[in-house]
Amino acid sequence: MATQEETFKSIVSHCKEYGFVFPSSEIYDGLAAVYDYGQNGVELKNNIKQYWWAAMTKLHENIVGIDAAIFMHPTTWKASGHVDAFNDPLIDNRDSKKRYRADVLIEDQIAKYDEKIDKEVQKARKRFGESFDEALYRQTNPRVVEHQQKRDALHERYQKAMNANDLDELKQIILDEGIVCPISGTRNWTDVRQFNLMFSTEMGSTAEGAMKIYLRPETAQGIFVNFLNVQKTGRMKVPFGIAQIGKAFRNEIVARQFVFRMREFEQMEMQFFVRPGTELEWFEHWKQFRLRWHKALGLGDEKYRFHDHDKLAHYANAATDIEFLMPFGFKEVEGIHSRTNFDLSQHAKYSGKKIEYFDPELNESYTPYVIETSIGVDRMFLSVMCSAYKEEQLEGGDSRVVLSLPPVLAPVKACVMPLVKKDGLPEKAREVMDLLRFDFNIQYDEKDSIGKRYRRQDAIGTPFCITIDHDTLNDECVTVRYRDTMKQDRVKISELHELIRSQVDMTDLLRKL
RNA sequence: GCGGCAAUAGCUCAGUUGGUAGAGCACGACCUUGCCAAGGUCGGGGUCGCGAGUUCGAGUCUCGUUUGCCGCUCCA
Repeated sequence: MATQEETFKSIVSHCKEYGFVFPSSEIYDGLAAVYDYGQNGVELKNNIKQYWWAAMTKLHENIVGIDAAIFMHPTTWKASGHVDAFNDPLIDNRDSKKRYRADVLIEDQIAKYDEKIDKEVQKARKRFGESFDEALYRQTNPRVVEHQQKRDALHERYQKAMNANDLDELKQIILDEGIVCPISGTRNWTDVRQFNLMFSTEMGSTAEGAMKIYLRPETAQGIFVNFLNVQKTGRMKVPFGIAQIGKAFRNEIVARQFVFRMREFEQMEMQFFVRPGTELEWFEHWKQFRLRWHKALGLGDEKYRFHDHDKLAHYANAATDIEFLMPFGFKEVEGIHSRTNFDLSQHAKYSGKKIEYFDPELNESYTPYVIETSIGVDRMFLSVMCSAYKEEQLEGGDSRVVLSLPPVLAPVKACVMPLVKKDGLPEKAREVMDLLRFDFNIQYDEKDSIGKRYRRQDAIGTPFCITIDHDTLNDECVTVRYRDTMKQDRVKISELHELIRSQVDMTDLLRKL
């Protein structure tokens, strides 16, 4: 039995071998954590996106889409908090090989002084009982005062260093305070280095006139800055949503696990604007809807779970992940966040524009609260591939690799093949193909034995194989062979279109939502 | 970014104490067979990740570098 790790490796090689995912710029040895989608991968990915877009916009008359640019005005990222939050000063301990955020180490040290002070205060309270005057004690006790002075001095020095972005000073603070690595217990530290998770580039062709701009680290801000545009031109009434699919970029320190964590990735995001005070109801609503969307694909209900966040981001008042069971454990595929009015307020503040909504029912203006659903297309792709990939043992000692993709997502819907490439069968096969090719993605294959051709289609997840034999020329019937069961049916050519449509059309899936 | 391991044909791998690359599968053409991957004949394809060094000579030794994998660190 293959281990999960081996299975995952097999999936990665399968993706490459069958044209789903290639390493980027492979002829130049590749580019770390960047991947290209191949001829089959792009079809699968497009189908995923189509399913999402239809479920969000077609099914909801109060959700519309946009497609914002990747480049945005630099102030966007100051307002959103990314310029600050995406910059981490990191330091390594040479002995334990552990990496820490330098600011966190120092903040922990500050907290330690507080702990010492609290301890002294508690001891004193025990000693003096009822008559204990804590405020006075804090001001006068020499030990407490000393701790407080050290604490305040450290805090001030730390703030100054952080504001000036003085990395050498941060290291010096760590050395001066004698901060040790919790693992190794040593003070053998590297220099502090700045890691910026946002990619930057220059806009403007001359060096002097160039402006530093960022590649967006999330698509959400393109929606927030367009809030008024869409609301006014679309005559949208709260509650309403704006959906977007697009690329985002993060300079991850470590990007790994294939397409799970990439430096360039694609997001499908929907920001839903609601009345303040109703956001938690809507949060719950979207949690349930988004989980239904995933489960409707039939990859297996037991492979999903919610993971509620204990520690919330600076903008959120509730957050959960939808996790999927990958070969390497339950992993986040989608995030659902209650972002409060943080983003719209910040953009109002930084732009100086009023970003509010006049609610005719309440007869008042407010800044809407936001529920965000944000799903990684590439992660979704990976979860589909991982659940579809199967190595099957067949009767007679044979084995096959089959991708049991949901038919609506399969890159190729059917393959038409003449049993032999003579006696007019190829010509008949082309005729059958022409009946289907305008509505479905169809392949044609006449090379090698029929069994081999079936296996090739299994490997890319084609749900139907249609074989033209000598009888077809007389009875206008073909053999339909099903991917998952390998069973065969004799079907009239005139009924093929409806047979395929009934399995690969998205309508039924959408109705279930 | 740190540490460990690895890098030979599209894929999986072989290559003996250093003497100028092989196999199977895959791929192409033709013949044959014809409903679940393995018939025959012929053929295309690699300078051994890249760069230096040692040597008369390096896929094989040394150093550097790149990329990948695993572990750590980070992850709205």
